Amino acid sequence: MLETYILEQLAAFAEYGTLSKAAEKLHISQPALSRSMKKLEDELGITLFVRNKSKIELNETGLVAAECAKNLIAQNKAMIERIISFDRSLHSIVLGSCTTYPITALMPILQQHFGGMSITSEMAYTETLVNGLKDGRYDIIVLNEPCEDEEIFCQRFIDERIDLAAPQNHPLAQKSEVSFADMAGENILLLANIGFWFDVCKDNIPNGKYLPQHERNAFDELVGATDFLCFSSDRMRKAGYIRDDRVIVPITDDAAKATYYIACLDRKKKEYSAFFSSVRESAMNDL
Amino acid sequence: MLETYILEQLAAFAEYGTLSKAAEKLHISQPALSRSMKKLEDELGITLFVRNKSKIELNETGLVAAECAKNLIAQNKAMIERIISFDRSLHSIVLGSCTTYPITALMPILQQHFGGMSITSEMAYTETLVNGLKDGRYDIIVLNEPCEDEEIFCQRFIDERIDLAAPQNHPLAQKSEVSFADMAGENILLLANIGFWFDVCKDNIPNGKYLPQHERNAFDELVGATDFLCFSSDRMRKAGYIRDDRVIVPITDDAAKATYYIACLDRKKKEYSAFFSSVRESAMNDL
DNA sequence: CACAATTACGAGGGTCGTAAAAATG
DNA sequence: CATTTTTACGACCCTCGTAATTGTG
Repeated sequence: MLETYILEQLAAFAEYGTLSKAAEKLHISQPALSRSMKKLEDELGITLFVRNKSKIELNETGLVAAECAKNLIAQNKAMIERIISFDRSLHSIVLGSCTTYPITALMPILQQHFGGMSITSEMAYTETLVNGLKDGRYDIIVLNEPCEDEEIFCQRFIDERIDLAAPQNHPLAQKSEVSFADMAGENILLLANIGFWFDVCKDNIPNGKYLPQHERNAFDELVGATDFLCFSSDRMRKAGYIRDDRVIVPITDDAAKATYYIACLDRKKKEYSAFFSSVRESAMNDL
Repeated sequence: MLETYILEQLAAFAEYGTLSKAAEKLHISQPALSRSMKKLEDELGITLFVRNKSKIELNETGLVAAECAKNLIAQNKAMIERIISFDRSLHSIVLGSCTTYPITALMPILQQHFGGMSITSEMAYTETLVNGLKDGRYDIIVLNEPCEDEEIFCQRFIDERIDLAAPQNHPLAQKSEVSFADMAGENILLLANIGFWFDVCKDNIPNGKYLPQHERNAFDELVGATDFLCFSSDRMRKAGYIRDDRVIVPITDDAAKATYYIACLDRKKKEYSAFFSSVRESAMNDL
């Protein structure tokens, strides 16, 4: 069995061509490397180099050996990577969601159940979420559509609805209800990173002129300072996010209503059963 | 990067369950192994074991790490195997042949061209020979049929013909020529290990009763002592293998005639070009 | 009390670096 | 004469073994 350090040295020599350069890159002295290579040949009982008095090169077998060595080094690194990332996955929960609200709703519950672990959240589309769940990239995901995959355990979570938040003096503010079609061509303020909701808007409002804001503060300022349309989620209002300067007008389209589903890998169902109970309970309270 | 010796130690512990047993198998002391495992955890910055006061076990990550370690050890061994066998292949010529005569004919020529190398020969069927040539298991092969594969350089070598060698008092000894069909049901002495010729006999002589002999001496004795049929090759007679107590009767079937083809990998054609020249020359002389 | 793991300490092997020599272009 | 490799020698790191300690079934 060959030790890893000697494989690294061989690979370095193969890469840099001379013992001196390779030794420099390896942060060892040249004689040390010279000896190592000799030792390697001894251990294999094979000649790997052609030695002229002031030049040393890999022979045919040496080239093969160097290839093998590089290979094994790469796999050694991959192994370490795999072990560490596996360990990290044991000590962290990654939540993937199709939009923001479920994240804010679930975070406290996650904290409560997995206090010792690091909890991360990410937003993505259904396909990415589902694949990520199978890959182990996500532990729990929230979709805006049910998932039938048999590897995946999926249960209904909560609903969210978005309404129009129109400026007081905007014509649409007078109406008792509106449709996306009514907003055609309007300037629309949006928070960036609202996941699938952005697509809902783009798909349903013809020629909408979107002004996505990456910062909450900027968005809030602009809502106050302009007469541009924006949206308000029933969930966010229930959570206390209310503005007096805007008129809430219900949107009639079905696309303005979403139902969220929370899912995990079926084989990890038991691991998360207590958490799922809390989620159900919390959803009941928030009806 | 993890050194190989420590991976071996981890794998041994995973296999034997306790430090003591693993240490014994590794021929090191238990404290040494204990320290190594701690060092491994330090290097990875990860806990791999659950330590009760008088018991140590792999945790979940540790199990993964042990799997990885076994993997890498296997690959390390495979690497060494590959390097050594590659080196051996550089210092040896392996001749594969469909039958014996080409081997005896080519050996002296191989010796002459590759004096320093170890030269080995084997018998096999066409498919094995061709695949082996591609695999690197054989360097040169002799087939009893041409090969069209484009990776393979193939040239006609020599012909061989087998005749009936009938005992003086056998009815077939009176004939000027015979066919395989005439030998139906007869007892037939054969040398074992004559490659495809055995199949030629079995395929063409209905109900032949074969008495394959694994030793040349035993075969020769039986040829002298019995009235069983046997065969004689024109090549072998030319090489001086002649018996007065047998009558040579030509066999009319085409199957009794073979043409040999000698082949190497097309990309190694140049390496063997001098050898191939000698082979051609020798074949001309032996016509 | 046998067995398992850890801690402590000292020994030895092996790799390393420095210095010097030899060879090449 | 700069560059490269090899040899020689001594130092240090690191793994190892022995012995002792603690804890468990």
